[in-house]
Amino acid sequence: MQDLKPTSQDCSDCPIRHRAVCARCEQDELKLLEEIKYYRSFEAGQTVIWQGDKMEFVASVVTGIASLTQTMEDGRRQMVGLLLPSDFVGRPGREHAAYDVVATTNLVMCCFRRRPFEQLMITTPHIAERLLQMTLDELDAAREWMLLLGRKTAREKIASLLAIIAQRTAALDQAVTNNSLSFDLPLTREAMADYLGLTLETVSRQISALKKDGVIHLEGKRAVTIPDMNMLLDEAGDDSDGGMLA
Amino acid sequence: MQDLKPTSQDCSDCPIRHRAVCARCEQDELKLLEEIKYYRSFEAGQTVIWQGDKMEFVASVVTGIASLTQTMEDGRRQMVGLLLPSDFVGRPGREHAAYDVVATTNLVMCCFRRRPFEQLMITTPHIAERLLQMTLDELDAAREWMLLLGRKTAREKIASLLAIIAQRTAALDQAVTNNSLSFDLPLTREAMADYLGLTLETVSRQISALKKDGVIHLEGKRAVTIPDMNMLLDEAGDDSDGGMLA
DNA sequence: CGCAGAATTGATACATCTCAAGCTGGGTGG
DNA sequence: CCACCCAGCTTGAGATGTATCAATTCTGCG
Repeated sequence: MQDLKPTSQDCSDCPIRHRAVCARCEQDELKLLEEIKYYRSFEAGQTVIWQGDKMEFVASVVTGIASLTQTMEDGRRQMVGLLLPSDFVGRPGREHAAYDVVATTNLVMCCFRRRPFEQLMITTPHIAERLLQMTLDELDAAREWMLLLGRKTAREKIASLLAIIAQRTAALDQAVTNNSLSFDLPLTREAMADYLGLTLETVSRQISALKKDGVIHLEGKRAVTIPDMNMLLDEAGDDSDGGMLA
Repeated sequence: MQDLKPTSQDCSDCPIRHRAVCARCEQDELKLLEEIKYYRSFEAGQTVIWQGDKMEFVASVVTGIASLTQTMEDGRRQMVGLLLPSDFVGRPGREHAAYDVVATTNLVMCCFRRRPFEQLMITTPHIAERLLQMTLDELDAAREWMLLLGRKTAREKIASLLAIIAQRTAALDQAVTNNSLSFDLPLTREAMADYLGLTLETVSRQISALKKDGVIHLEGKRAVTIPDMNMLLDEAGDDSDGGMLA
């Protein structure tokens, strides 16, 4: 419920302009979206939406990272999505949220009131088209994750997660030097555990092991350097191409 | 590559007419689809498409069951989708198959040549709309499965799978008597293992255990009766509503 | 009949979880 | 400015669920 430093009201210089659900819209279509949009900010750790809540809006992540998690009655938790800038939150036509949405870092979202957005989807094919494409991509990512959850070892899971974060953040900010690359882990050990279907102790142990084996370097708890991306991908157990789908 | 007893050429008396990707189409739109469609049949065990194959078509499952599986270099396999009648196979805009598609029972598919289908999607919003809806449903199902793979015990996994098959088949053919219900398992123990991220031995043991505990009855290896659906759902660890999304 | 694929069952190994004890670093109040 | 504090993290020792390896037993079928 934190509030908002409206980053920019103007879609044309929005950082996710060309990747988000609005990516294919023309100027006049953006105008319509601007009329129903508003920004919201959240601090790391805040819950954006609770499972079962009424959904008043759908949204795009502008900056920061959010996570989608499911919880069982006895408290077991599984993260089912990691939302990076440009990713879409919410399902048109759905009244109630199916998952918890939590800000894992400070977060800015570009929200659209749900009803008007659903209306726009009908009159503006470019939005529905892009949403279909993004949903298909997410489905692929979810299936990739099913392989990880069902069949990979703890070490492979950690390596896979690091590889994905490395690649997705590298695609945004360019922190690539020679061919090693660095980034800050945006997740706590516990969040990583929830994502990977492990306990936080196992996550910690495997990170230590990868560090000892020289696959990664750590500066403090969060700053990661990957000296050799291929070595990391090897550890991840993916096909040589890194399993990239995008 | 088996061939075809074209079940029916006429969409209007197709068994999946109201649930498949064509569900929202009008008569004239169906006409356009009929021009680019053809049926193909496969025997249980046959591979419909290999991962990496060129995709010449997209398709709907008409009768039977197909599975989507991923395989790692060393042979570990994970099923990432179970395709029942009306489910859609293939991704518009994608050249090459991302997963193996295998007929787990005898199978009839209604195929559309990919290029013309992609064209139709642009001119016929009803198709794209329905496909978006179906893809969102699949994404929800995939996320439900992520919870299962990441956090459920072997026993819960088996119970969940049985519950899903029971509910989805009950939705098609009505084999409900009083409030117990019966069906034939369409999967081998190995296929179940691939779906659940277990070994086939563990699957076998847990099925035996559920049988011993009276949660299910078995007639031979494949015919299952569920005396009390609520008991099964309890064992599955889902929320009381059974986690139904459809 | 006898074979082959599928399933069950048993014994053991091992990866990961669980429980428990310390560590570490950044922020805060005395 | 220092000492303390606490969330986040690491490490250890032991328990446990599932995998692995191996031997039978089913079941349908040529």
